[in-house]
Amino acid sequence: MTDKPVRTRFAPSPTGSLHIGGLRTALFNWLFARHHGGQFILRIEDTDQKRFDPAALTTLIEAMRWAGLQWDEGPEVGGDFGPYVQSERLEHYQKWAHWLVEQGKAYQCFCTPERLEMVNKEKAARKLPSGYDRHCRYLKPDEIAAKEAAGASYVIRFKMPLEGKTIAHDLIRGDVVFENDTLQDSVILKSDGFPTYHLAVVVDDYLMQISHVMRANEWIPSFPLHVQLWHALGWEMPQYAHLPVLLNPNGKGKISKRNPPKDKFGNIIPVMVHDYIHNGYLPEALSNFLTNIGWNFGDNREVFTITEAIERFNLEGINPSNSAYPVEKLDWLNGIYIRELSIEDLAKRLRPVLEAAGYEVNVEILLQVTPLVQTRIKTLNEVGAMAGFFFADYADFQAAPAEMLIQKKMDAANTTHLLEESLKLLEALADFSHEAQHEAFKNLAETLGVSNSQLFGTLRVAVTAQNISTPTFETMAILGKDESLRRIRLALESVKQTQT
RNA sequence: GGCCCUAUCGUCUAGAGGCCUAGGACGUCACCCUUUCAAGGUGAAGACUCGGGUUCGAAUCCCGAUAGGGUCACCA
Repeated sequence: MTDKPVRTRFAPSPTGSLHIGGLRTALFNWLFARHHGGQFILRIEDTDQKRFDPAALTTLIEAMRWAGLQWDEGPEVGGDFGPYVQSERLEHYQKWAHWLVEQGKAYQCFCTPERLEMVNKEKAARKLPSGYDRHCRYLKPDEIAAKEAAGASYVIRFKMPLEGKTIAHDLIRGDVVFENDTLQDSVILKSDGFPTYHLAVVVDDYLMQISHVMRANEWIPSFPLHVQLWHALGWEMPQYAHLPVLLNPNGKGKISKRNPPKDKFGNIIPVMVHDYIHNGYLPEALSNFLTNIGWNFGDNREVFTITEAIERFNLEGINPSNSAYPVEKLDWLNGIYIRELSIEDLAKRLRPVLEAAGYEVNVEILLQVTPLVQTRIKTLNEVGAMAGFFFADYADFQAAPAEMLIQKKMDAANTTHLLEESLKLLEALADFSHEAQHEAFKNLAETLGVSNSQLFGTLRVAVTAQNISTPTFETMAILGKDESLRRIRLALESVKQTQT
C-alpha cells in the first residue's frame, strides 16, 4: 500500500434506482474511505448511449442519500476532478485512445459487426474459443489510410500481449494469473467516439487519483485488460479489491432485477433500493444488514451503528466467496432498529406510511398507538394492517363476523354472555385507562369460567374486528369509552344474528 | 465449452496448524412469560464437500476431484 491519500469511488451506470448489490459495493467503498479518513467519490458511468435515461441519475442519487451515503465529490456536489459524469469527459478518453494508437499499443479496427459475427460462427463450428481474430491488428499503414479515406467507421482495440502472463494483484485474494494468449483485443473506444467501460475506468481512476478500486468480482475477467491498460498508459495502478457478489437466496445465480429472486415462501424479494424504501425498511437497518454480508464486524456482533462499522472496517475481514442473499435476517434487523427508535422518531416515520395507505393521521393518536405497534411490526408498512383502524372513520366500523368473534373452545352463548358482562363492567368504569380496565377485569374470566386469553381475545376482536392487532385495553383506552362500548354492542349484535 | 474465482450448520458468518468436544446470528423446534400477535427469556437440533499429501498434530498449508459462481459485447 502506498502512502497516497485514500480515495475510493462508486461508479454506477444510471439505469434507474440502485441495485441492492450496488448499494453494498458503494457502502464498502464508503466505509473504507471513511475508515482511512479519505474521500469517497460518486462517478456516473453513462458511456452507453443506448441505455441513457435522464431521470435515472436523480433516482440513483435519491437511493444513495436515503441509505445514508455521503460523497465528497460527485455530479451534484462538484469537486476538483470533475466532471463526474463520463459522457462529459469524452475528450479525455479519445485523447488517450488515440495516444495508445500512436504508440502502437492499440489499433483501429474496421471490422463490421457482420464480420465479427461470422468469425465467431466459424470459431464455434470448429469448437474454438470465441473472440475477435485480430484481423485489423495486422493492417498495413496504407490499408488503414485507404479505409480512413473511404470514411469507414472504426473502433479502437487494445493490443493485448500475445504471450506471457498477466499477473493481477487483488487485495482480497492475492495474485490472479492469466495466460495472455487466452485474452482478447478488446474494444476501448466505440465507433460513436464513446469509450467502453475498460478505457473509461482506467482513465478516470487515474485522473481522479483513485487509490483503491473496490468493485464486484464479476470484473475479475477483465482485470488483466485493465492491468495492461494501466501499464500501456504508463500510470501507477491503484490497489484493487474484488468484492463478493450477492447470489439468489437459493445460491443459484447472482441476484438480478430481471429474474426476481424469491424467498423460501415464494415471495418476490425486492432488488432495487427504492423497493426497500417503499416496503418500509429503515436505512439504518438496510446498511447494517448489507455490511454483514461478506464482512464481519467481529466480537460476535451483528448489530452495530454505521459509525462503529467505520471504525472497524477493513479489507482483511472481507470474505472472498459470494453469498446467498440472507433476506430473512433483514426483517429481524429491521425489527430491532424499529424497537430502538424513540416513540417520536418512530411516529414520524410511521406517519407517511399511514398517509400513503390513505389514512388521515391524527398525531395525538399516532403518538399513543406507536408504542403499541413498536414491538409488533418488522417493517413500517405493517402498521396499516395492525393499527390502521385507529385512523379510519369510526362511523365506518363494521363488527367482526360471529365466527371470528367466537374464540377457541367457546360458543355463541358464552360469547354473548361474556360481552354483556364486559359491557356492564366497562360502563361502570369512570377511569378508562388501560390500567384501570385491567384492574377491573382481574377476576371476570374466572367468574365467567373462561381463560383470560379467551376473554380479552373476544373483546379485542369485538373492538378491532381484527385477529391481529394492538392489545385489548390499550386499544380501548385510545378508542375511548363511548366508541369502545359502541363497538362491543355491535359485536354483540353480530353474534346474536347467528343464533337466530 | 475456454478462462477465472470460491468452498464451515438450511442461510449469513467466526476460525490465519494445537485454544475446535468447531463459536455467534437468522431461520426452525420446545419451554417460560403472556391479553391475540409480537417482543423478551431459556434451551434443542444443525456444518468443516470428497480424496490424497505436508506435519508429532489440519477446518486451517499444498495437490487433485467435485460442486457452485462469475465472465467470454462497439453493456457496465
